[in-house]
Formats: sequence, structure tokens, C-alpha cells
Amino acid sequence: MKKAKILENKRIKMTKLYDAAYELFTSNGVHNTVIDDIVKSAGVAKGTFYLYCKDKYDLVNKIIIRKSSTILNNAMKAVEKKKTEENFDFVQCVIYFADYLIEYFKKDKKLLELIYRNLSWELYEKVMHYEEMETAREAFIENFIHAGGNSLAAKYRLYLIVSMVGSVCYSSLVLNIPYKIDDVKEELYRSIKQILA
Amino acid sequence: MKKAKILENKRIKMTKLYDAAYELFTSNGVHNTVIDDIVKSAGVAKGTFYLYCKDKYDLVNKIIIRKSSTILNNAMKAVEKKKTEENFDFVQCVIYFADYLIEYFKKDKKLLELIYRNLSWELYEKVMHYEEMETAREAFIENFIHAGGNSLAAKYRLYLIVSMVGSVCYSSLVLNIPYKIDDVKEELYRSIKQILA
Amino acid sequence: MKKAKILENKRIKMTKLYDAAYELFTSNGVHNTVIDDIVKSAGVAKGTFYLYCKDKYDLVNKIIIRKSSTILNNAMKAVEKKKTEENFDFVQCVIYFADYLIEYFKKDKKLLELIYRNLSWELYEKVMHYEEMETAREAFIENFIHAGGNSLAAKYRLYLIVSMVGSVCYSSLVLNIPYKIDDVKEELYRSIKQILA
Amino acid sequence: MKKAKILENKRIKMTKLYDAAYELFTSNGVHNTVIDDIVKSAGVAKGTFYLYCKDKYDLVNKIIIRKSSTILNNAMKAVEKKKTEENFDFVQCVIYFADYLIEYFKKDKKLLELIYRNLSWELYEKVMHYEEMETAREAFIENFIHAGGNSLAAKYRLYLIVSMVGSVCYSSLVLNIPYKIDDVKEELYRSIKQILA
DNA sequence: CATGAATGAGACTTCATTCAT
DNA sequence: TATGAATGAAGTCTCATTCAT
Repeated sequence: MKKAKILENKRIKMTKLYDAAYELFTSNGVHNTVIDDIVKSAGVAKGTFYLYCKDKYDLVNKIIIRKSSTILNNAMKAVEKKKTEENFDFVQCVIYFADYLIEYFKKDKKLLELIYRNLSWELYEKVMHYEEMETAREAFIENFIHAGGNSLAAKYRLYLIVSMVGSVCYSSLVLNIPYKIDDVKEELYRSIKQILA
Repeated sequence: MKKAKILENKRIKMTKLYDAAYELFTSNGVHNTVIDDIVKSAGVAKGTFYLYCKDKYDLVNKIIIRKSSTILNNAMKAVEKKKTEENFDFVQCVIYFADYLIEYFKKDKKLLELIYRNLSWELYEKVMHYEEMETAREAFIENFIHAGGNSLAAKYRLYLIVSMVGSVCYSSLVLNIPYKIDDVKEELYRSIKQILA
Repeated sequence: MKKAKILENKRIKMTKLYDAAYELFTSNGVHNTVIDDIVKSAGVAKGTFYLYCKDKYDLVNKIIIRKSSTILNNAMKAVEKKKTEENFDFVQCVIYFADYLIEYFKKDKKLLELIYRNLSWELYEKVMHYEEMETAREAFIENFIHAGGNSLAAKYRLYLIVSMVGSVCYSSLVLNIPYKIDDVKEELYRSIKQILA
Repeated sequence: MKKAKILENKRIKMTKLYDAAYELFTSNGVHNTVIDDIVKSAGVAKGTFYLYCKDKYDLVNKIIIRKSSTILNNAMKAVEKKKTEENFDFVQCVIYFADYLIEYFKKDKKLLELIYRNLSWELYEKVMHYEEMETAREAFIENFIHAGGNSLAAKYRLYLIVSMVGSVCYSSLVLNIPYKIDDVKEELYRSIKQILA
């Protein structure tokens, strides 16, 4: 059918734009990437860009949402596996989750930079409220209450842990503040334990 | 004397530029502020700008360094006072320091945003290695060792605490992530205590 | 066809830029002509200029190459005609070639000035190695050898003659050094003869 | 006396400006040298520049006049010496004069470039009508008439020779057109002889 | 849908010149 | 005289966006 073909073509164009832009954004920064670079690299015409995106920042957001959802999903799957296969307890799961992300971003610092530098509340919302994330959050709170805590404290502590881990990653991996992430890890995981204690 | 007058004039020009730029950067963002806005607002000629700054980002850095040094100094003085007058112990001091900054940034969210969005390792270095800061860091480590810890763990825990506090401030105050800073505070300070435990 | 129309439009834009710039460069000098003058005079937008030229000096070069190629081609054709129709010998041809150029530049001093003031080795190369020029040069050397000379001497004498004629034209026509070109001509042609003797 | 001291001071300032500007003009070109470079390099204040020169181009002219007068004078003295000591005849003298200049400019290409690129009729006039030059010119014409020529032909041939030598120097030494001046010399001197024949 | 030439507002930066000291 | 901070007009170049094809 014609319609299917057209839709498929659109998807291809969009993907080309995503991929080209991602490469440029992470290599040269969003600020130093101009629409012309993107379309040239994607092999489409300039006008085409505007058929798919409002502007450069719209594209950055779309890319961040896509990438972070993927990573978070993978992290959650990995945690799930450990839980099932190795019987990880609650704290172990949280730490493993953090560790998964740290290991990932060690190999893809540029993405971490892209995400951090362009974070906004709207973006955070979208990423954090994907269905799977919601489930994971609820599991966290559930577990916490089980251990004798209250729902609010659970939320806050999760928030504190996420903030601490994210910020440490960013400082060590992107800003290159001279505390190597591997050196800090031990203390970081100890701190998570303490916060959850 | 003549020379003194000229130097005084230079200082005034510089201050006018700093103040105008600070106002514009915090109100509209660095990206949306153009040199023209700054000089118009400062009431100086465009060429004058380039007499004092290499470019816009040079000015941002200078402003950040100046502002953060002032705030950190004030925070340290306040802590010192508590220690002397109210006999605050080590952990209390750390928490009070965090609290001082949180309370400050609650009233000046825009500055926090400016600092965070333009942070780089070089900047961090400059701010963190002012003589007074160095003294405070050493005091922290000293205290920590006294309590039976080791120097490295001290450094890392300090780093973790700073990261957590900074990140929570930024998220709650700037990104407006819907955990009010005042609601999180209690858990935040508890977490600091735990990390230092 | 559509494509042809677009290409035609591009050619027109380019021509408009060339013509406007040529007029301004020769009237006011390259230094005193700014991009704004050119685009205003050509009736195109400023951005359009940068679609066709890297900068002002790129345009100067392009204009010089175009103009000098045309003139040299015409000169060569005129010589050819004399040779065929009036049986001009070698020395007569060389002198007629010089004379053709002198007469041309007498009517277009400004172009001579433009060419001389912006001459560089790369430009010289480009102009001198157009296919037709190459043929003429070879004919010169050929003739010279025929008359008992050697190839190297031929090249050098051609170079000396070109230098002398060019320089005299420039001094008399552009710098207005008070030897009128018509007064010097006789001695100039005698000198060419002597050099070729 | 005070007056003498003041005058001496002025002379020193002027010399500093000349020397600094000469260095910059020949190294970076007149176009790429700004007043600020000159005064900074000369170690005087910007305002001082305007006490001594109308503008940059005024200074270029002054420098060219000074430098070329010196060189031409030296050349003439050298010729005179050859004439007296080695009994050089007229043609030998002319060729030796050309050779002296060529050898000089081989060692100081930048000066040749400066002179050529900024030549104007007024400048040419000033340089050519220094008393000593006038004397040399007259000697040339005298000699020529002696040999049976007429005054006008003498002037024109001198003009042709000067043009040819100057232009060849400029092309070979400055534009780097790939005929090495040493390779062309033989033919150049032969041509001078022929023109004077 | 797709194209890419054209646009022109607007950003940055330079630098000759002035003038109060 | 000498200074050099201040000026601001003038220039270069960019790039998001449009629109005719």
C-alpha cells in the first residue's frame, strides 16, 4: 500500500536526522551545531528539517528522551535479572542500578553531558514517567515501606540518591573533576546504603 | 591625584558592566543576552566591553567567581560563628553550612542557575581553591580524621555531600522538580549525618 | 524544466554580483568597497553574497581571472588575424600583441589598476595557464627557436618583455607618471625588437 | 638648552615610531598592522602617534621615502666607485646600478614589497627628485647624448629599463614567479645592453 | 512531501580617532 | 607635549527560517 511506504519513508528521514544530530551534538555540542550541519550530515534538504522538528532544541529533547528511556529500561531489566537469578535484596538492587548506569556512562560520557546540559523539568517529567519507570519507582517505595519506612521518606531518599549519583557521575566523567569515579564508587555505594538504612 | 582618579573610573566602568551583565544573565539567560544589551544597560560604549572582557563567556566566568566566592565566604563566616557561639559540633557545622547555602539560594535562584549552567572544571578549581575555602576543606578533613576516619574517605564523602546538596538545590529550586526544598531538607540533613556516620 | 530555471537564476545572481562588484572595485578601489555596497548595488541580500564567494578578495580574484582571460583571448585572436591577413612576422606579432593590450588598457585604466594591485602568484598562474595562453606561449618559444635561439632564453625574454610592457602601462596609465604611453610607445617597441634581436 | 632637549626627544619618538612601524609593515603587511600594534611596539601612547603622523598611510609614505633614498644613494655611490676605480663605461655603470639594487633586494624582499605595493605618483616624484637622483639622471642623459642619442630617447629608455628591472625584481622576488632572479639576470643585462644600443 | 536558494536581521568584533587629564 | 581610556561607526559573517519550484 502507498500509505505504508510513505510512513516508512518518513521514519527513515526522521532516523537519519536523529542519528546525524546525535553524532554532532555529542561531538561538538548543541551550541556549535547548526541546522546546516545536521541536514548535510543526514543527507536531507534544509526544508525537510522543518517538516520534522520545530527547531534545534526540539530535536535535542527528542533525542534525549529516546536515549535515556532506552538506557533506563536496560538498567531496569538488568536489575530484574539480578533479583531473579541472584536473589539480590532491595539495597543491592538500588546499588546495582546505580552501578549499571555509571558503567554505561563511563563508556558514553558525551551522552551524559548532552543529557545533563539540556535537562529541564519537562524533559525530566517525560523521561521519569514512562510506564516502566513508574513501575520501578513504585517497587522502590513498596520495598521501602515494607522495611518499615513511610511513602514520603521513600520518595525523598530516592530523590537524594538519584541526585547524588547523577551529580557525581557528571562531575567525575564530564567535568573531569579529579576524583575518578572508580575511586569514589566504594564511598558512594556505602553512602547509598547509609541513606537507605 | 590624577592616576587614582583614572583607576577609580576604570573600577566604576567594570562594576557597571558586571552589574548590568549579572542582571541580564540571571533574568534572560546567558544565551539570550547579547553584548549590545549589556553595554546599553551599563551605559558604556560597545568598545569598552572589549576593553574589559575577552567575550561574553569570559564575563560570565568572572561574575560567577566573584559571586560564589562572596557567598562561600559568608557561609563559612556564619558557620564559624555558630561554632564559637553555640558550640556546634562537626556534623552540625556541615549541616549548617549546607543550610546556609540552601537558604541563600532560595532567595537567589537565578544565581544558582547561572552558576550551575556554566560550571566547568577550571571554574570549579578557581572557586574551590580560594585560600579560605582551602582552610575550610582542611578543617573538614581534620575533623573527620579525628573521628577515626582516613583522609581519602574524608575527601570523597565531602565530595558526595557537596554533590548531593548542590544537585538537590538545583533540581528543586531551578528545575522546579516538584519536591520542595523545605520538604526534602529533613531527609537531606539526615542523609548527611548518615554519610558522615 | 525546473532545474534549468534554477540554474539560470543562479547564473543571473552571480552575474549581478560580478558586475556590481566590478563597477565598485574599479571606481572606488577594493579597500573602499564593502560587502554592503556590493549587495546593495547588485540588489541581492547579504547572505547571498556568501553563497557565491568566500569573501571580498575571493570575488576580486574571480573577477580578475574572468576579465583578463577575456582580454588576453581577444588579443590573441587579433594577432592571429593580422598574421593570417597581413602576413605579420614573429616580431610584428609580439609588438602587435603588446599594442593591442596597451590600446585596450588606455580605454580601461581602472581594470589595469585592479589587476595590478591585486596580482599574486596564484592568480598569475591561473590566468597564464588557460589553454589558449599556453598555446600562444608555445608558439612564441617555437618561433624563437626557429630563429636560432634556445628555449630557456625564449622564456626569459618573453618574461622580460611582458614585465616591461606591463610595468610601463601601469606607470603611465595608472600612476600617471608623466611619460604618456603614446610618447613612449615608439621606444618601447624598439626595445622589444632589440630584446628579440 | 631646553629647546634642544625637546627637539631631541621628538626625534627619538619619531624614530621609535618609524622603526616599529617598518618592522610591522614588512613583517605583516600594512593592511594587517593597526595603529595599536605600532604604538605598543614603539612604546609610546596612542595619542602620540597622531602628534607625528596624519594616519597609517602617511607613515608608510614617510618610511618608503626614507628607505628608498638611502638605498638609491648607496647604489649611486657604489657605481661612482666602480667608474673611478675600475673605469666602468656607461653601459657597465647602468648594469652595475641595476645589479646593486637586485642584490640589495634579494636580501630585503620585504622592503621591495612594501615599496611596490604602496607606490604612487607623488611618492615616485619625491624619491626621484632628490638632488642626488637628479644628478644621476642628468649624467645618464648626458652620456646618452654623447653616444649620439637625443635627450628624449634617453629619458624614455631610462624609464623602460627602470620599469623592466623593477618589475622583474618584484615578480621574481616578491610574487615568487618561478623564474629565479639569478637565472634571468644574464638575459636581463643583455636586454639592457640592447635597449641602450 | 521534498528541496535548497535566498533572505536579512542580528551577532560579534575591530580600530581610527578623540579628549580629559 | 604625552597619555591611554573611551568611543561607536563600520565592517564581517552567520544562520534560522521561508517559499517558489
